[in-house]
Amino acid sequence: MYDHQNLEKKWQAEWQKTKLYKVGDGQEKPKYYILDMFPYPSGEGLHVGHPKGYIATDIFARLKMMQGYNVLHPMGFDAFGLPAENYAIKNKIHPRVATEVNMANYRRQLELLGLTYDWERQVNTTDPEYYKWTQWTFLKMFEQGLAFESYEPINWCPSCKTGLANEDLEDGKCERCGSQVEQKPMRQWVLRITNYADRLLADLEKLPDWEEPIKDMQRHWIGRSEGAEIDFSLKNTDLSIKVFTTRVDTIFGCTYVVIAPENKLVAELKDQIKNWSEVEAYIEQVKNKSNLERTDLNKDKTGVELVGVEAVNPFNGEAVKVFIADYVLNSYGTGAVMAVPAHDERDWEFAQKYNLIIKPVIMPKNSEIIDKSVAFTADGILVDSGNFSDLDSALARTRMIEWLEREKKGNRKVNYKLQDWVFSRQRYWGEPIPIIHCAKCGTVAVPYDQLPLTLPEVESYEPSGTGESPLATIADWVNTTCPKCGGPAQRETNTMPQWAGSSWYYLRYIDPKNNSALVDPVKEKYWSPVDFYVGGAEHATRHLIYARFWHKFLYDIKVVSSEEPFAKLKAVGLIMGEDGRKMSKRWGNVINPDEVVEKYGADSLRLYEMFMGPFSEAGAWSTNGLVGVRKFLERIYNIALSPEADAPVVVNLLHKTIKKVAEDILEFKFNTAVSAMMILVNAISDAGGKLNEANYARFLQILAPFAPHLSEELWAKIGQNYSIFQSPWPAYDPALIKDETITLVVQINGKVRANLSVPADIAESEVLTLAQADETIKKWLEGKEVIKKIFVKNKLLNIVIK
RNA sequence: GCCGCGGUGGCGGAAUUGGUAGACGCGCUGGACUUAAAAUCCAGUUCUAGCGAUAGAGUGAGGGUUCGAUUCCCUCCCGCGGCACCA
Repeated sequence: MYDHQNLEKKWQAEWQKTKLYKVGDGQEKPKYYILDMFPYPSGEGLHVGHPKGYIATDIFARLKMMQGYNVLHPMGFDAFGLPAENYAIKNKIHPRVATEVNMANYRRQLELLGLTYDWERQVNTTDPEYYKWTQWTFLKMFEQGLAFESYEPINWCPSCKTGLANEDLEDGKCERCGSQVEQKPMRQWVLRITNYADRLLADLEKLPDWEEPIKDMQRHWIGRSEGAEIDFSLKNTDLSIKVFTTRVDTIFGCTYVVIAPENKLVAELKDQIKNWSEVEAYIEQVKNKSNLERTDLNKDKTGVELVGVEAVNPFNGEAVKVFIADYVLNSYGTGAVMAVPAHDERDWEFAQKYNLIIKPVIMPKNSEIIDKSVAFTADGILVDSGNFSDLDSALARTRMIEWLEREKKGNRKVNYKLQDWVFSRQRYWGEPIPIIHCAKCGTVAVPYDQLPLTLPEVESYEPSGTGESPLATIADWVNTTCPKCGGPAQRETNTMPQWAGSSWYYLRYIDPKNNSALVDPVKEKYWSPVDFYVGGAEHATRHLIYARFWHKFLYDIKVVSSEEPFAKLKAVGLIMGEDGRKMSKRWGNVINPDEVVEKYGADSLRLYEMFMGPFSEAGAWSTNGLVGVRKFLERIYNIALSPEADAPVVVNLLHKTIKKVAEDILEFKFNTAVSAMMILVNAISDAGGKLNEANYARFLQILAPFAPHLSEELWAKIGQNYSIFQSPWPAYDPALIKDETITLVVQINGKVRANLSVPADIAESEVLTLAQADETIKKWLEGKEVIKKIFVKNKLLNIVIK
């Protein structure tokens, strides 16, 4: 009887005892580094959806092991972050304690599934020996001016009481708690990720093995736009408005200029503005709008003219009106735009509402009819544009930028939607930022030999809400001496965001216990880059951008030898609840892997999750489906050994299956690999449910990556005294795969009318003879004229008749 | 609105350098075994007509290319994911 409980326990203990999954840094074998996105260990534990990706990489890793690779397939925990801290506040438990309990539980759950992890390489982002190197990298960035203090308004979550990066928002709300985010000016640490924008974009081309949709999402997130910055001088002042545009070619159609209400320029122009009270009221009204209200595309555009202010178009010297309006964003470009209502939808809408002049200066290239009720936004031929008239848009842009640069009235400019990374959080449970503030010396780095700068114990983790972290209340930690001048100084009390530790963890698995370097260069060279990275698509524009940035910085300072951290990337599809909804406590549809493993076994769970459907697609859990897979394993358990040679049909299918299973695993097509093994087992049953020992062993070897426990058990039962995973992947015999007879289809006018069982590689003339002898075909050909015959070798014969 | 992915039986899905649509699994129907049930085994299962051989229809909709289209092209519809006043 297939007793999965004892059998799985037994082999897990055995693997642990023999250290089967211990990974050496030996160079005698080719290496393969396959990585899962490490989890945040929450108090709830794993549900069956979490390990889907881990099971897939585990199967892949086991195949690679059997194919002779030195495989690194590690696991660790991303354990800093808000949930642990919020839990700590509620239950008065130190986040470290809660985190340790959760990590132990996660590890227990993962071990139940029989995964190949070498736990001696586990990393934990909250371990001071780990975050020492997170802090170290931060200081290196600080030295190079890539980490700096900024006072620009940032996203502020009033409920989590901390500043957030753009990447932490969803629909203008806090990704963690769903609160409406406010704009709040405050001191913060920022990483200049925009310095790397061009490389982050361009190097996507060097990643052919990333899924294209993920690269697309990154391209849009980086959002590169080429254009120009242009100075519009202001009449009667020595001030000017700098605008950014990608359509200089439309500038002769500029009939007003708009600046964002928050733009500093507005205050500077106060003396010129004749309707100041109205302007002030508008600014106040905008401030009170939530981000969501402001960005609602359906709302009417609003704005106020700055009466008394006039801007001069540098191309034609024309003076135009100036507005403030909240459809212009202060955070992008220069926070000001030239409005060309004839050729921009947003300007068109605004101009319609406020009755402003709409002046067309671009005509369609091929006399198509223009729809006069909307803006014409395509490229075309310039008209009424002075010396630039009659030029084509693209050429005009080049010429006009040249003119601007010559006249010193503007310049070529590239802008990005990507914004610098707001890197400080006013919270407790994160890496302390290793900076000291000295009244005399300014911001000073904590000396490298004082790293790690550890998190101090604290009475209350409650965020103060004043924009200060809870660390600010610990006087004897905050007050220190300046490393530069020795005078009294204060420590930085902000901590790093959750994304910091996960930006480089894959490097630490290579050398997890090194306390003199982030990673040993020799080991780094051996293992890097990660050959294959598997995880959720929700990280496309967060973790995966941050990690690529962090890695490129480490490359620049020669800590790593590759420009990109992850050579190949695949997204895992979600497992939904049985009701088709996302698994969550809220819907009561969570399936706990512990229970599934107990009742059906880890091998059934593994096999079922792979059989559910295509790996990258979402699908609903089905306990019925799981039971089907369990039955399949039982049938395997009951296959008997036979002293006789196996039937040719079975041998042929076995070799085909060996070939297909390896190919499918490498392409992450697990569902069809499982299906192929089912077809084989059906054939074995039809042939009497017996296999010759040599073939039985081969079958166990291809099953082993999917169902390691059962395979190991049956492998031992046939007297093997070493692990099945130390055996080489079986070779298939190409001669045995070849079919001797095949089914060939005869079509009449493209419709199948008969099947012929014929020898492989049969010639057309012979097929024709056979077809003409077939009763059904005869009937169809009767009294008809044959126009054409199409013959596809070993596939079909199509007879076209009239 | 823009970008990306997808739409195939009752359900999950398989099959694309264009060549038997529905593999495999679930479910369902009938049968064997059993006092009975469960489990297991056997047979069937896209729809329509027919006892059957067989015929017709059929991969979101409509057109096109082709001897032949789930696969390629055009125009739509629907679902999911991402971005969203980025000038």
